[in-house]
Amino acid sequence: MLQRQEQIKVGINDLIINKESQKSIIELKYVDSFVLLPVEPFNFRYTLWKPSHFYTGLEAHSVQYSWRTYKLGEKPLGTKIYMNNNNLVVDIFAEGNLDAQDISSLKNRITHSYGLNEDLSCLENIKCSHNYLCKAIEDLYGMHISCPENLFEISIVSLLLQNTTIKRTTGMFQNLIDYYGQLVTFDNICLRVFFTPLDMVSVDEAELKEKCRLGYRAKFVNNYARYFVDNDDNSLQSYDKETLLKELQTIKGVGPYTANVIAAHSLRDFKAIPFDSWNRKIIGGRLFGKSDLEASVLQNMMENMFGDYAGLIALYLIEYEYINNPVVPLID
DNA sequence: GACCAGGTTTTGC
DNA sequence: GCAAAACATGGT
Repeated sequence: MLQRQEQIKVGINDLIINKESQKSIIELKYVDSFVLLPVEPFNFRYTLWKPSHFYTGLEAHSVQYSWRTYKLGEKPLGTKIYMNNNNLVVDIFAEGNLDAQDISSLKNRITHSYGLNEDLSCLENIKCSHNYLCKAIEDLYGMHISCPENLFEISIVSLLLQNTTIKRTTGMFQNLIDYYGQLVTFDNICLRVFFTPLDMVSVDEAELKEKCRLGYRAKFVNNYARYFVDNDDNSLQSYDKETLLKELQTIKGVGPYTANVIAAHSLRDFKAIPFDSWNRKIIGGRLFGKSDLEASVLQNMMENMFGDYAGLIALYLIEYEYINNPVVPLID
């Protein structure tokens, strides 16, 4: 693990930063609010906060509130999100004023990130032969897929998950975002902001290895950055899902797993399951009592049982696994 | 030291 | 084409 300078905790969320970074914290000011109406059933808490998600420093959650940063073009933004009756309220924090188009793209991004327009009442019709699964669906009922990351960001997250431990994934992520991302503070919260493809396109591979400890992944970061500088999310929207996933796998470092992470999270495909050594154990173990089933075997079993909702069911099982022991607990 | 981690690319039949 | 090896790094 990289040795660090003196570290301090900032914000009521206790973000850990290097002391020398403190001077570069960007203060975001409240600029506006808007309200979105999620389709019912909508479980606010388990949609925006996932008990199984590893620490990023991009978001913080309490029982009532969720704070999150976004990169809108090159502008860093902060959001504070909470429920008011059936409305999802979004307070926006930024460096300066935002124009109508900024607000509109943020609305779209949040709506998409949390699937506010998706109807999950289909969960009631799932044939629940497994008692454990019934409990998972009941206790997490209305939980949507969450993916506030854009295509570049989710690809980077997935790259860092490949063939290593979560401990090291978290370490690599913190190193990367520490060197190449931003630090912001708003509403007494301090958070990190993702770097953009442009930030990474000319970063030296040796630097990524030596400073960020990325290992063999270092050479892939440039590939990802180059691709997403040339192809922003809007231009990729013209592809249908199958074509896009094939297209993304032409990027060196994006294989079937990463493509499936993108499908299941960013493209919000209820059927896709990004099988890895971790969730194979959980899904195989909980549903079939076998923790060492091959991904292809599990895929077939899940599709036979749950059809187009196989991925959604996988999500419920995975999050339920951590419900009483979350990787990153809620703050007070 | 060997082996494994929330995979992917390269190599060698 | 397909299986096996190689890939960086850190922990056990």
